[in-house]
This record gives sequence, C-alpha cells and structure tokens, in this order.
Amino acid sequence: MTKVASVIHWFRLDLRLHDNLALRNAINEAENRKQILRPIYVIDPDIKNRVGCNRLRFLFQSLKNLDTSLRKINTRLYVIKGKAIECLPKLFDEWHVKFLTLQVDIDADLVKQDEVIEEFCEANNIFVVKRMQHTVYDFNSVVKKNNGSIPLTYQKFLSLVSDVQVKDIIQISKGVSDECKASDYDSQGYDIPSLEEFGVNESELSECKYPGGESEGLKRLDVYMAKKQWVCNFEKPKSSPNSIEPSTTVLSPYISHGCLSAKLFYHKLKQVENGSKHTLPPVSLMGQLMWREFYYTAGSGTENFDKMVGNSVCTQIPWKKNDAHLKAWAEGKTGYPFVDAIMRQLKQEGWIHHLARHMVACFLTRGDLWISWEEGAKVFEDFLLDYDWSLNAGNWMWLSASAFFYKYYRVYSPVAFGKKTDKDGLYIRKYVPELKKYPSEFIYEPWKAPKGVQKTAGCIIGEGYPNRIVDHDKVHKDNIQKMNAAYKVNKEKKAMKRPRQ
DNA sequence: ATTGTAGTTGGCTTG
DNA sequence: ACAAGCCAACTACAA
Repeated sequence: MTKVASVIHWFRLDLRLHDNLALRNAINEAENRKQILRPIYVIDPDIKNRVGCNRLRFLFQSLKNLDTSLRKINTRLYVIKGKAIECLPKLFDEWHVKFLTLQVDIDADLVKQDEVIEEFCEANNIFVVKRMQHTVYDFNSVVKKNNGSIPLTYQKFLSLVSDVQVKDIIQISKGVSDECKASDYDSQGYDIPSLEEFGVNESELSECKYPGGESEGLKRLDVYMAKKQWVCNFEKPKSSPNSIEPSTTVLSPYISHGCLSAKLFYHKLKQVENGSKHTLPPVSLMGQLMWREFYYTAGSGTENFDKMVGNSVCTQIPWKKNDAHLKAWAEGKTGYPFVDAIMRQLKQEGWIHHLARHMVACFLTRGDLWISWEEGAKVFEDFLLDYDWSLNAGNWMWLSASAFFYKYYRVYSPVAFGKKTDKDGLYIRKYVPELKKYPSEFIYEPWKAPKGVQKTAGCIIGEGYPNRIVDHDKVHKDNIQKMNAAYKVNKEKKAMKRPRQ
C-alpha cells in the first residue's frame, strides 16, 4: 500500500498565520497535490537551560494561540518533543514527507541545525522552500549591494535600503480542505505540552504583563497605531527608561517570536505617517524598526557575531572575569538602586526600556564592572521576552563600545541618569521595595543617608540592602583609561594588517 | 590621500 | 529651569 505524502511547514520564529509566505506555500502545495498538511513545532526538552521561565511562558502562550488559529482553518499544530536534528529525519520518513517549508532564521544555532536538516532533505528527495520573512528587507541583498561587506553605520544602512520597494503582506485566504487532514488529527500525542512538563511552576511566575501570541501582538499593534499623534511625534531618546508603565510600544516580544510580522508593522507605520508631519529615523518608531533591520544585516553577514574572539567587527578588549560581581549585577544587588531596579524589573517582567538596557549594559562592561559583554548577553537571553540573537549581540557590542559605537568616555552615571526622568525614584521604590521609604534626596545614593535616616526608612545599607560593589566615581575613570589602551592596541593591530604603500 | 564631518539618546560645572 | 561649554578626542564614511 502506498502512503499519502505529507507537506510540512516547520514553525520556528514565525508563530503567526498573517504574512507567512512559507506557511501559505505549504498549504497550497498540499491542496494542489492532495497531500497531508502538517504544521509542526519542535521543542527541545533542554530548552529550559537557555530560555528563562517568562520567555518559556510567552512561547507556550504563542503556540497555544497558533494552534487555535490553525484549527480555525481546519488544520492544527503538531508539537514534537525532541532535538530537531534527531527526531525530524525519523518523522519525515514515517510521514512520507515530500515538501518542507520554513522561514530563514539567522540565529547561529538554528543555522547549524538547518544545514543538517537540509542535507537530509536533499538526500531523501524532500523539496525545501525557505522564505525570507522575518525582516522587512532581504539582508543578504543589502550586503550584496554594499559590495559584500556589512554597513557599519546606521545611516549607511538607511542609504542602502532607501530605494528598495518593500513587499506587500501575504494573507491566507481560505481554509484547508478535509482531504489534507491527517488521520491522526485528533491525536493528543502532538498537543502542546504543559509548562510544568518543562520544569516551570506557573503559579510561581509573576503576573503576566505581556501574554504571548499572534492575537495579542496584532491587538497591541492596533492599539498603538490608532494613536496617530503619538506615533508621528515619537522620539525614542525622549521616552523614559523608568516610567512605571512602559513609555514605548512593547511590540518587541511579538516581533522577535514572529507573532507579529515586521513587514506588517512597517506598512502600518507608513500608513499612519502618510500625509502627516512625523519624526524620522533614527529616533522615530520607523527608526526603531530600521535598527532591527540594521542589526539583522550586520549579524547575518558577520562570522561569530555573538562572540568577541573571531568577530571581525568587534574590538578585542581584555575583560576580566568576576563571578561575584556578575551575580550581583544579574540579581539586582549591586548597591546602586537604579541599576538594581532595572535588573529586577527585567527578571520579573521580561521587558525593560531600551535606555534602561543601556544603563545596565554600560555598568556591567566598560562603565563599572569590566565584565565581558558576552556574559551580559547570556543573562539577557535568559530573561528578555524579546530576546533576539542579532539584536542582543549587536546592542551589547554597541553599549560596551566594542562595535558601532566608539565614544567610550561617555559613561552612564548610575546616579544621575535615572534622575532626569524620575527625580523622586518612584521606579526604584517599586522594584527595590526595601528602599521604598527613603527620602528622595537619598533614593539614588542610599549609602549617603545618615544612619539615623537609614533607620527611620527601615533599611540599613549593608544589611537590608547591599553596599555598593564598586565606587562608580573612581572605577569608571580607571575603565576609560583601560578602554583607551585597548583601542590603541586595536589600532596598532589594524595598521599592521594594512598593506604598506 | 588626507581631512572634514557626522554619529539614536552623557555627565558635570557654570552661568 | 535650562542651556552652554568642557571633558578628551572615538570611528566610518564621503569628499
């Protein structure tokens, strides 16, 4: 007996139905050939080692929403537990797969995995369709246009894409026919597993401020795009890193998981800006989206983009290991209330404002602790809902003045920076509650409060709240000198590599 | 080739 | 309250 062949769409960072060309290709292929359609998601049992609880919850919510939407068009999500390179070849054989569609992703781990799967597909006569749909622009053609090298400045990137026509949004117009349904459609073996199964106790997680899923992402997009004035006047540097409610859109987790198409965001922004006076990149909302495109272009075109060693764009800096300091930073126990508040918000809610990321990233690296940006990037990977491989590495290099940004002597002050937008430290009082009762005068520098004030406020520094792990005023000046020395070495190395006239 | 200019978003002191 | 000037002087890109 001959088995009916299957068509697979493999969901990864494209957890949506709208603007998903690869998914539509799979549906059409199955329909045209009367084959079985199986949209799959592969989840590695070890995922907990790389993905923190909050992001895992976001992912599972997104999968649930995806499955619900797929069922509305008469198919479903098949969730497979295991490592893709081990379980997919077996399944492809069992399901008699002839056609596979997926999205191009650039995360180094996914790229490696894809190579293995594609090799298997080629050897087994499985036709693979890969679609570039995670970004507005095709980053490969941007690099090509720049004569094969990546643009190292944002403005250069903008000039490269200025005349590129952005493609329209793809929609799935009709449901899947019964002929394309598998006989195991109702099998619970492919249902979305529980978070508990992956070692997450949901009741121990903090309140869910940003629920995952395409529906939530689209809703959030609509809410913000309806505020025409707000969109047209948006200037990122003028938004506040320490407002109690986010001063920006928080669309990033939806875009990073692919719940929301970057291209849809682009077209909606164009629509809102059209005919009105509006702010421009780099500070505008469109500018924010273009930053993402910029880092994707840089990340896709650079070997070892997420590392210092072997990374051609990254200045080599002799960072030092200090596990105690790293731990204090990650847990929000540095003794600098603004830094600690940010790190605690990050851990609790999975999202912090972009400028808050600047503050803590500068503090960990060139500003105060002199610890490698790679260590910080790992902590962000764990905690951020909107974690994204290229944006994370790119921004960490920026803030540590390892690439893209070079004014290393501009150091964020953990005392002064937050005061600009939150004089009374309401943000600190929320996320570092042990300092809640401190007078505003001392809320950014509690160690300066006289013992009596500390007592009255109910928190002695060094007991209820840690002493500062470093003296910023002193250490940041030393670090500027160290950066200066590292830059000099770097320059000499570059000069030696340059061919002599 | 050399040089001028621009570059998402600083901190601190002085007026 | 806010703006100007200083700090010490980076790199990429274009001309």
